[in-house]
Amino acid sequence: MRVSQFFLSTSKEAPSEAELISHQLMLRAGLIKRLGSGLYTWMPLGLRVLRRVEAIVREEMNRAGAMELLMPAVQPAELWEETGRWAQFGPQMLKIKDRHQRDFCFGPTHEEVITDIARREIKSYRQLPLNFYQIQMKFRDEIRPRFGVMRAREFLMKDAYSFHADRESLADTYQVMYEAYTQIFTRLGLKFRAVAADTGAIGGSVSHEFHVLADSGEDLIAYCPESNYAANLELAEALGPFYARADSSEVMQKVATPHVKSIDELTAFLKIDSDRTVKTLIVEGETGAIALLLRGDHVLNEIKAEKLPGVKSPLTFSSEASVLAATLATPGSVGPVGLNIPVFADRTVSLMSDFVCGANQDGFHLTSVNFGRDLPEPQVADLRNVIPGDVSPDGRGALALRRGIEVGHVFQLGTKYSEAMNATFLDEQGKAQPMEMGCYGIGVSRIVAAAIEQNNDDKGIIWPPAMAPFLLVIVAIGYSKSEMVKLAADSLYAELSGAGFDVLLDDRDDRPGVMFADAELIGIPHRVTIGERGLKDGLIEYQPRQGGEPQKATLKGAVEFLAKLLSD
RNA sequence: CGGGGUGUAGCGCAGCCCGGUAGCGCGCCUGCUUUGGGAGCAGGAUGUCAGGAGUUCGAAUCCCCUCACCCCGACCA
Repeated sequence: MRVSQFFLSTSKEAPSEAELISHQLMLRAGLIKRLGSGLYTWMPLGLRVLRRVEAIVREEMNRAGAMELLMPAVQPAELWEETGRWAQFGPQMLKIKDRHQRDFCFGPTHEEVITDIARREIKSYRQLPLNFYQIQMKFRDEIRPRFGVMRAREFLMKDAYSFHADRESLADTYQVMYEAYTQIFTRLGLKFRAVAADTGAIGGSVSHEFHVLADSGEDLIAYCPESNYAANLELAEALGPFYARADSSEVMQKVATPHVKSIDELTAFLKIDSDRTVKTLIVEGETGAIALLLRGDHVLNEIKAEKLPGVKSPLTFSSEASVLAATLATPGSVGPVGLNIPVFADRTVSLMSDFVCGANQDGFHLTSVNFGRDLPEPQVADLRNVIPGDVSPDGRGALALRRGIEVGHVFQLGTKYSEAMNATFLDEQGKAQPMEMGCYGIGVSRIVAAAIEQNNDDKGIIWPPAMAPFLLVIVAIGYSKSEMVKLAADSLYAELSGAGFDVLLDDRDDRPGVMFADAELIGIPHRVTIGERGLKDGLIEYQPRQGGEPQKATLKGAVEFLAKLLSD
């Protein structure tokens, strides 16, 4: 491709709307243009990148035995009503009506459609297992779209769905997909990590997320450097301490703590450490309020709390009025002593003694509180987020935390959808059985942003070669002024293009600095410069985008020299 | 949906407090010079000042309403 015939639209300054470096660079490099909130046009340069990611995903999915199909983006409401998700999915689903006032949605995911295909097409265990996938635009009406294509409302997703006669077959395919994903992200040149995950709204049992590691990521990953353990913070199990509870040494006392509301204020007022305190959170249960006890410096894990028996889903914190009704105190002075609502204590709390907590009387706290003596032994549960230094759930070291960008997610769904939609097959005994299902997603457009987040410098993007829009840029200095330059650049371009490499020839009459800056901003991995200065001695100059000194090469040997570099 | 902020030329911004009829940088167009790191000189084009309604002799500026977008919290690839 020649720059004179392509459409580059780079700029020195990024629009002020962009916060994240990848978003800024995508706009500055002219990869995308914003149309509305969470809606982006992929410009020619950006589309080349997107297509390269897509191609690798497609190759690996095919290699793993999945078959590509393409389902409609617009889906009838009836299907969603079968699984109950028409109502359950909520406002995140973009609902639309056709001219007959019939309800449709713009597909946020495709379990319903594929399960409909499966129940119509699959009759016998002999046809199983099957794995279908598509690469398609999804629409989710995000509460807050942000970070450009990282969290857009319309985004490109690869979604695969597998069908099985039994759980073993599902587990096999799940493993195959897990390995395919590992292969995809490795080929893309990304630093990533697979982590155990919560199954969330999609449902199912076993699940892993694939995260590109980046400090700007929205997710927290807990992992153990000494073992293979890695889990989303939502799921990571917080083990209790291994020591026994210490004997109490003091008598419980009520102390006046005027105007103290938060743990910070409490520790400052009493001059104690926050790990001596217990905070009491009141949430809505199915039959009234429920109290959750956490050590003062720990953070509630809402996913875990939601799974407690009797707790309402989604997790809802009680209003000030219902807290007052349940505890006789307002938030900030609530404590577990004397409460007659269900109490769940985090594992850590259950082993504390002589702790400080609210007195259920505004302006007062209790000190030297002990379970068994001052209040009944509570029900114990894992309620909190892990923190760095916690013991790894596999018992082999301490946990650390890192941020990640979720780019892939694999689930074992089980029979949730096949049962709801009556997708059955006949087994060897001629008996109808619901199909076991798996589903496997990759955020194709998000990968582009995540890759930039991980690979950039002050000059711009540094594409991993596998996803670069062009592998090599030829910067021709004085292309239209110098016959010598034109000849050399044209022939090098023709030969390398002919050999199948994606080469960009910068044949503009701009100053060298402009062309160099553009080449760097758009992140082309390899660059050669052709100018009269070097050609006089029969030389051209090669420079990698990252980590390498410029080096001279002869024009004669240039094709061979470059072809070797580009093939690596 | 709650909390905060911003809307002025394609992009980045000033002007607003203290009303007097719109400006800077980049980009764009023309010409000449320049050509190995975002050129120089000269000339030029581009604005319903987000929209609407008000106050006023006069509104980008003050008041009210609406809209859009961005940032912080609950969703997810």
